[in-house]
Amino acid sequence: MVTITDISKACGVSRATVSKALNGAADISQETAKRIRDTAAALGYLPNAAARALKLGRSYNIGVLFSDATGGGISHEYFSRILESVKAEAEGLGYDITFISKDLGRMSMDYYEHAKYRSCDGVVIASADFQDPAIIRLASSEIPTVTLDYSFDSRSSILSDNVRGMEALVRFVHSRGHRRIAFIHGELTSVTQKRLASFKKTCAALGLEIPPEYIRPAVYHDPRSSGLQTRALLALPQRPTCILYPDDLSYLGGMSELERQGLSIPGDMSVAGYDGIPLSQVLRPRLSTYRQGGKQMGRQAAQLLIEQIEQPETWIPQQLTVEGELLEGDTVRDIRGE
Amino acid sequence: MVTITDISKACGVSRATVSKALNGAADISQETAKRIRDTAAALGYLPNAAARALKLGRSYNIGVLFSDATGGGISHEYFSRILESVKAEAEGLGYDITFISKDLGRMSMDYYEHAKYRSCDGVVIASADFQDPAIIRLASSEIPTVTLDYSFDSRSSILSDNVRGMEALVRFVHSRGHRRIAFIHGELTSVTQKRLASFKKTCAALGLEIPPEYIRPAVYHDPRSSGLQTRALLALPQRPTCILYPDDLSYLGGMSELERQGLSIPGDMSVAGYDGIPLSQVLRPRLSTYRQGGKQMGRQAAQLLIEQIEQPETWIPQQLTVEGELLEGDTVRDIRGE
DNA sequence: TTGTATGCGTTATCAT
DNA sequence: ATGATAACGCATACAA
Repeated sequence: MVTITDISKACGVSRATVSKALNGAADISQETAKRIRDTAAALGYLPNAAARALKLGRSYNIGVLFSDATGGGISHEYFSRILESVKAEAEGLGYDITFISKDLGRMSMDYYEHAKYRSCDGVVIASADFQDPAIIRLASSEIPTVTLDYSFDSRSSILSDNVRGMEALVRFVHSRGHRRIAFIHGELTSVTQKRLASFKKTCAALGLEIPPEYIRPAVYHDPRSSGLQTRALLALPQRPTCILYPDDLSYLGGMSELERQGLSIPGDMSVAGYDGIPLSQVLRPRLSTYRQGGKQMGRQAAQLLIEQIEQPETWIPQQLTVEGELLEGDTVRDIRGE
Repeated sequence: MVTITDISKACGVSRATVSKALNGAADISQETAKRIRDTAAALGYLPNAAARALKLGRSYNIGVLFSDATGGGISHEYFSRILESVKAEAEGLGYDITFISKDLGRMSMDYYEHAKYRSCDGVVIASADFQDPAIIRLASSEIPTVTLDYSFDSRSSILSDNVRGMEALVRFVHSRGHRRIAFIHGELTSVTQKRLASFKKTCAALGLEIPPEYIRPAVYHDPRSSGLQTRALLALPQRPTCILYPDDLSYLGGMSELERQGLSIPGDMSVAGYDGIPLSQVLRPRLSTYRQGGKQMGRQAAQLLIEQIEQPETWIPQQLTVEGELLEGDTVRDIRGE
C-alpha cells in the first residue's frame, strides 16, 4: 500500500508537506505541490479512508436505513428506486453509502450504535417503523438524519404529498361517475392518516357519503390482506363501484380476488392503486394510480443530509414535499350516465 | 464518544487490558474481564470501525458492485433480490456492505481504487461489463472477489445454470407442439453464449431446424430493442409460433408490439421470458419463464467471499452453479394437433 | 514555504 | 495476569 510516507521519501519532503499538497493547502509552493501530486499519481497513491475517518471524525460515508420489518425491503420497486437515487446523488457529492441494520454478526447493536460504529456522517431513514424506539433513538441523536415519509421534530424530512395524491385519485374517480368509492388503507401510520383524512375530506367536498364499511384496514405491500378486504367489500349488500388500494402491490391481491369471482376490471369493478411503480403500468389493464416521485425524493434526501453535514452552522431543519402525478390508467371505468 | 481509554480509567486498568478483555483474550482473569465488559456496557462503549480497520488492515466491510452501464441497476428486481440476499448473509456474518462505483465525488477512481480506498475486505461483482478493463483490474487484484454469472480465471463465481434453463424452456415449448421457435437474445456475453449454444443444441437434439433469421440480437432489460425484433419476426414470410425473449423485462417490449398489431398472447403468438422475476407472475397471462435463483445466488456469493477472506490459506476458487426452475405460466399455447 | 510533533482509537508485541 | 509501548495512515497546530 502506498502511503504519504512513501511519497514523502520519493520527493524528499516531509509527510506534512505531502498531506498539505494533496489537500490543496495554500501554503505549499506551486512546484512542490505539482511534484508531489505527480509522484503520488505515479506511485498509485490512494488515501486511506479509515485513517482519514479516524483522524477527522468524518467518514464521508452515509448510512441508509431500510428496515425490512415494514415490508419495505430493498426489493420493492418503490424503495429500490429511492435507494438508487440516494446512492447516485451521494456518490456525486463524494459520499459512499452503507446499509444500517440491527445486529451485525454476533454483536447486537441498534441502529444508532451501528451508525456510530461506522462513523456515519449521517443517515437517510428510508423505510422504518417510526414508533420503534431504536428508530427514535437514532432520530434523536446527534447524528444528522433525514427521514422519508415521516417527520421527526427538528429534523429534516422528505414527504410525498399524500394529501394531494389522494385528493387527485378521488377526484379522478369521481369525475368518471363513481359515487360509491371504497378505500382499503394500510397500517395507521402518519402517511395513512394523511391519506385517510384527504380521502374523507375530498369525498365530503364532493358531497359523497361514504359508509364506514367502505373504509377497511389492510397492510401495505401485502396482497393477501387486501385480497381479503376485497372479498369483504364484494360481500356487502351494496357493493362499491370502485376500490382504492393501499398501494400498487396490494392491488394485486384484489386483482386475484376479482379474477377468482369472475369479475372483470374495470367492467365489473373499477380499481386504483398508489405508488405508480413501473409494474403498475405494465399490467393490463394499466392500473390507475398515483405515482410518487421516488427518484426525486431520494435525490433530495441525499442533498438535504449532506447539506446538514457540511454546513451544520447554518443548517435549519426542512420538510420538503415532493409532488407526484396521477396516472389515469385503464382500471377506472367511466360510468357516467349509467 | 466512549473509547477503551475511558473504560480503562473507570476500571483502573490499562488500555491493553481492556482491549484484550473485550476481544476475549485468554490471558485475562475471569473477574477482570467481566468487570471490564460490564463497565463497557454501562458506559455504552462502541468499538470504532475506522480505528480497527486502520490497525488491522481489515474493515469487515465488503463491497458490492452493480455497474448500471449494463442496465443491471439496483432497481431491477433480479438484482435487487440478489443485493438483498448478499446484504442479509453478509450482515449475519458480521460484515457491512458498501457500494463500489467509479468516480466518487470529484476524485476519479476506478473500481479497484474505490475498494482499496474503503479497505474493502472483498467485493461481490454482481452485475458488470466483464470486458471493462476496470472490472478486469479489480478481478485480477489481490482483493478477494466473487463474480455473478461470469467466471474469471482462479476466482470464485456463482453461476446461474443457463444451459439447463434454456434447455428446459425449449423442451417445454417443444412439448406444447411448437416447431418454429424464435430466440431474441441479449448482448453477446458469456451468459448469452451459453444460452445460445444451449438453444441450438436442444433444438438440434429435438430435430428442429431453426432458420437463422429466427435468432435475433437485442439488449438485455431493454424492452425497446426486443420490441423492434418482435416486429421484424412478425414481418417474416414464415412467422415463428413462439418467441423466446432475453429476459422478462424485455418481453414487455414484445408484448407491446403484439398488442399494437392486435395479436393475442398466446392465442396468436406464444412467448416466454427468462429470469422469473415476481413481475412475470403478476402479468396476465402469467409469463412462461425460467426463474433464476437470485436469492440463493446472493447468499452463496457472500458465503464464498467471506470464506475466502477468513481462510485465505485453505481457500480454493470455486464455481458454484445455482439451479433455477421452469415456470410454465400461460403464454405458451398448446398447439399439438393443429 | 517547509518541517516537527502529536494524536485520532485500536491492537499486538514484549516486558513485567 | 497485566502493563508499557509502538504502530496503523493521516491531518493539523505550531515552530522554524
